[in-house]
Amino acid sequence: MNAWDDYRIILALERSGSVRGAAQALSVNHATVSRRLAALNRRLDAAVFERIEGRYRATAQGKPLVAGALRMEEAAYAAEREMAGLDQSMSGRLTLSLPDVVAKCLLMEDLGRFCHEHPDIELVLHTSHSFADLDRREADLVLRISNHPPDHLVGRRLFKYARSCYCAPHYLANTAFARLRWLGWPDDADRPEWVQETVFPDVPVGMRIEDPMVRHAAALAGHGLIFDACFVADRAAGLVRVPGALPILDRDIWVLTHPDMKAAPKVAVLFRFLVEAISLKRGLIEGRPATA
Amino acid sequence: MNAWDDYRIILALERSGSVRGAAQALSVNHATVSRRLAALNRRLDAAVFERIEGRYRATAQGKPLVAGALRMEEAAYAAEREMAGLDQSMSGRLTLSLPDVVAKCLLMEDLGRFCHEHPDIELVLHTSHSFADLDRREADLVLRISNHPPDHLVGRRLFKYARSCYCAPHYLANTAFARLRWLGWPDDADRPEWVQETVFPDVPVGMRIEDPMVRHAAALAGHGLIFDACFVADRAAGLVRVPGALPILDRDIWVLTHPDMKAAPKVAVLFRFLVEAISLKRGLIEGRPATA
DNA sequence: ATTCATTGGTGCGTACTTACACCAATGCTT
DNA sequence: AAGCATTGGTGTAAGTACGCACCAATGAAT
Repeated sequence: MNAWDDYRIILALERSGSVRGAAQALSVNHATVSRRLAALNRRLDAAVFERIEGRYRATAQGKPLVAGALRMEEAAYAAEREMAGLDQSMSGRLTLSLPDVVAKCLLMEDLGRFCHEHPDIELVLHTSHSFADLDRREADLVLRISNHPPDHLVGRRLFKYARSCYCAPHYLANTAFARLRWLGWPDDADRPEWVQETVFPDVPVGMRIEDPMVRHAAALAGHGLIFDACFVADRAAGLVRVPGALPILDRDIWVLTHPDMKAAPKVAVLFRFLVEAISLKRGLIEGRPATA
Repeated sequence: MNAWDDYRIILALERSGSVRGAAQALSVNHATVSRRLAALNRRLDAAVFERIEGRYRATAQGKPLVAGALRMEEAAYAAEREMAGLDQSMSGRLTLSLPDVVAKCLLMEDLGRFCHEHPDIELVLHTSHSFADLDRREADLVLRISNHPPDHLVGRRLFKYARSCYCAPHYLANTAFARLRWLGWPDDADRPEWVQETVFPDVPVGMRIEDPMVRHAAALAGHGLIFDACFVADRAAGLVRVPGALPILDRDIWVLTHPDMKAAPKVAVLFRFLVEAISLKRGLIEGRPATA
């Protein structure tokens, strides 16, 4: 009876190359994968995988099973997507994938209001750093910041968001020009490209911090200049824009969903909500003074 | 973990329209199907099936799942076929589907010899009346008697098999012409088409018997004329060909396999064996006297 | 060379799923 | 209209599969 689930094990083994990795992907114990693979080999009277250089690889006979499992997975994901797209209810789970900074510093109040307006919808925020895969139903909608048009997703490109140069209020006055430093990213060069576009193209990178929030905190503590999103820094107490620094329009803001799910009322209502909420904050996002 | 197996339940429910029918198709208890369907609905937070006029039908939301399950099934069958086609061994299970009469009266000794020559091959004879579906791996090879070319199977058309008119030795001498009767099929008319081609086109059908072996026994018992395969009746003690009755060539004999499995040595060797064994009996099958 | 981490396999107790009942409800046949 | 067959649902006991251990083996890092 558990014949088709074996294909999931085959797929997980092929992808991870180890019994323990496959078990993790399937959220089961590695003993389960080990035993079920053994049972599968016994049932098929042939080895599906062989261990080569410490890695599980499909045998010649196993390869068709892997290919079949891939097609089954595709069919299963498509089926679940299409089913979700036909859901006419305004209740249940609804997942939005978006950059954590956007969630925290730009849309937190709006998302709270959305939950209040739709109390039966269980909104789930997915703020993993990697983009959610809507094909695999990791999310119903994504708010993506990118200059590349999305593969096959549908939705709207809104406008570009702006970044500019910020620092703690007295950092510039208290620091000799030669000791000025940028707060950069771990893989930045001494004078990366983005520095060239700022008002301090000759200041080198000092501390390199991956996490945006930590980089932000470092700037607050007066440890350097930060090139940060205006919607974050302009509203942050304890940071001022460097005099003369203009907002630099960077990547586009996209609100996207999968074509299969566009028609679902739940998805559509959050889509419109996000577009409106973001559009209302266009001035802030593009780094224009709120008084203008 | 048993996520993909639910698609098997969906498919079985869609096809049979009842919980008990689906359970039978899956070889499980109907309570299992009932509970797993309930669990699935709970997990998806939506009904996949609804009962309309006493029959389970997929709901609007369920239809994509059924479509997905169909594609998954197709992928699973294709994967297993391709894997079986790569099997290089000369051992293990090998299934041949063929008409029971052919197995019993024509190839029984040959098939026994095949098993003797290949002791590690577990030959399985599949003599269901309906054609085995090679796509679904119900058999590795089929011996089919038909005038229609096979859909997408590959193999060889050999030659037509012959039928002629037989009866018990003294049936004709002991029966008045007006009381002669054909032994026919249940759905035969009084004077069906096939009677017209015989030497007794004006003799009506008497007893109507579905099973070929039983019809054969009825002829042996002197209950009528029988229009039977020459390879059956010519070798049967107790039946004689009606004087003047010629063999009538009927449908073609095909030996077929699935393209995916043609290359497997096990399949190829049985294929060649069958072609040779049948060809050696061409005279018998075409109803020509053995002395010619 | 030694230590350490990671791998896959196996015994064991538990928890879950299943089959076997029996049940009420519905539809078909007589 | 009444009897019968078939349907889907549920309680219970048995069987199976699972997770948690612990194990030896292998490879990586110091």
